[in-house]
Amino acid sequence: MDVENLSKDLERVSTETMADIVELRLREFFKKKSFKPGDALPKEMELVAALGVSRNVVREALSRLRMLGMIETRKKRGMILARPDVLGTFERVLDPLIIDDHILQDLFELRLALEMGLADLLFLRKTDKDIAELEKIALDEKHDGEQRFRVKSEIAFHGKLYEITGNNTLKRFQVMLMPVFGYVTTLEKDRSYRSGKVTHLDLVNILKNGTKEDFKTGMYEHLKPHFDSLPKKK
Amino acid sequence: MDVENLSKDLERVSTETMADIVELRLREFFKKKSFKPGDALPKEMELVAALGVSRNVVREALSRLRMLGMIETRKKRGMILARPDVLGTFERVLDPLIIDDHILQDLFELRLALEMGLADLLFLRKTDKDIAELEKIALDEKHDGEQRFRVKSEIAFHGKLYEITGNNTLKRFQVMLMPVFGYVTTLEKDRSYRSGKVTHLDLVNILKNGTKEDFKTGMYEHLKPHFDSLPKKK
DNA sequence: AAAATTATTATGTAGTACATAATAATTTAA
DNA sequence: TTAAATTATTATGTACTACATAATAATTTT
Repeated sequence: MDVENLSKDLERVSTETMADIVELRLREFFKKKSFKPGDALPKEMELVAALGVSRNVVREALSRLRMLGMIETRKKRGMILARPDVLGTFERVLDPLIIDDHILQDLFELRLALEMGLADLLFLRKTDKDIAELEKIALDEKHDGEQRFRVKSEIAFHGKLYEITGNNTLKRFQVMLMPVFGYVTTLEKDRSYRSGKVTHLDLVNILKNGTKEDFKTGMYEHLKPHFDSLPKKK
Repeated sequence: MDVENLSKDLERVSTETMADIVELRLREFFKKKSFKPGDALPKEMELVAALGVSRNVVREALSRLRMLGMIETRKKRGMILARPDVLGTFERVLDPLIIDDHILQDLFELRLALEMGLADLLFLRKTDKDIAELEKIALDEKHDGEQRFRVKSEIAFHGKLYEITGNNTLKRFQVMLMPVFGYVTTLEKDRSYRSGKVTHLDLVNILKNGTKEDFKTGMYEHLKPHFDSLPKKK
């Protein structure tokens, strides 16, 4: 009798701790009662009584939810359901040093895709003022400086692009992905922040006078060194 | 003397709990010692002694890090540094019901941008087999069925697209964003999962015989109802 | 009735005790 | 002399008690 057959008959022993279970119960509870942000939640001791576990366990579960920003606690006032910051939790674990290389590569591609998909939002929301500011950034760039200056202007330019979309979440997301981008590009020194034939200034001009399609082609050319470095098969 | 001037001279009283501080200290500690995934970490009691706080506090901080997947604990073996699942934490808080509407709208746009940026990865990695499978999905769709069937085929088709990119993180990200997409679209009933002039089958054919530029144009037309619904100013 | 004081309440921190599971050390048996 | 069984050790998990602290509610005083 092999393992596969065995596991049909023998139910897997749960290795979850009580805190794990309580955390899950609380999540279900909040959903079931359809609490809304700002609503007061039961007191610790009430939860202790209802769940039949020690205060320690309840507190451990609560502290996790609090860390995700799902609840906030005030002394005396008790706990309230909060609006979690979706990107905040992401941010906390996004450290290139501890993330798996495959995931980093995936995130690198994700950012490229995002960059390419930006065009439609850009052409919907761009204003003359935006373009003027972007142009200033592009003009201020030094092309003969040190690596770190080029990196800086790269960040400034693309960051501004995201800003023009008026989508703050997108912008924050891009900022978060920046270290990943930097990390992956510097892994292969020869392609670090290299630009294609289309420069930032070219992109500004397309944004000013060209069409959306022109811009997409231009952006692809600008990012071409990165696209060329992508593996065809994964 | 107004508040702004006051806060220059009076340092803000920290409202952080000891657990907050310990959490931060531990993060710094891991980084400073440049622990790698799999490395053993100090025992609870050692941390208690070093930090000069109660075991409760240390455990609370540890439980948060464990929840983020940054550490794993085994009885007796102690704790080891783990590879956090970057998307996992995201997933835990991404509930359309508790996320702010503005953020939802932002995420909706993010997904649109991603969808548009997919083309380059698709044309890099698509195979005949992929296209055949995608075609099958498109052919199986029923256009006169109930809403929920149309939603289902919508998910199947776009999900497959992400799959073809060979980027699993991207795929997972898309799956996570799905509820958001569904939520936002159904907020305005009239545009719920409506397609533009270009159908899924059209997209398949472009992927088969057309150029990358054709595909981008096609995808934009396909998503046009959504793009049209976006506010010009934010 | 307003201000000051006191009581109450709920979370935050500390500490002790024991349970449990995984490993290490030791003893026993073949 | 190994291999197996037993026992000890170790580190995390759970429970419970006690008190600190801060915010609010209730009460008293002026």
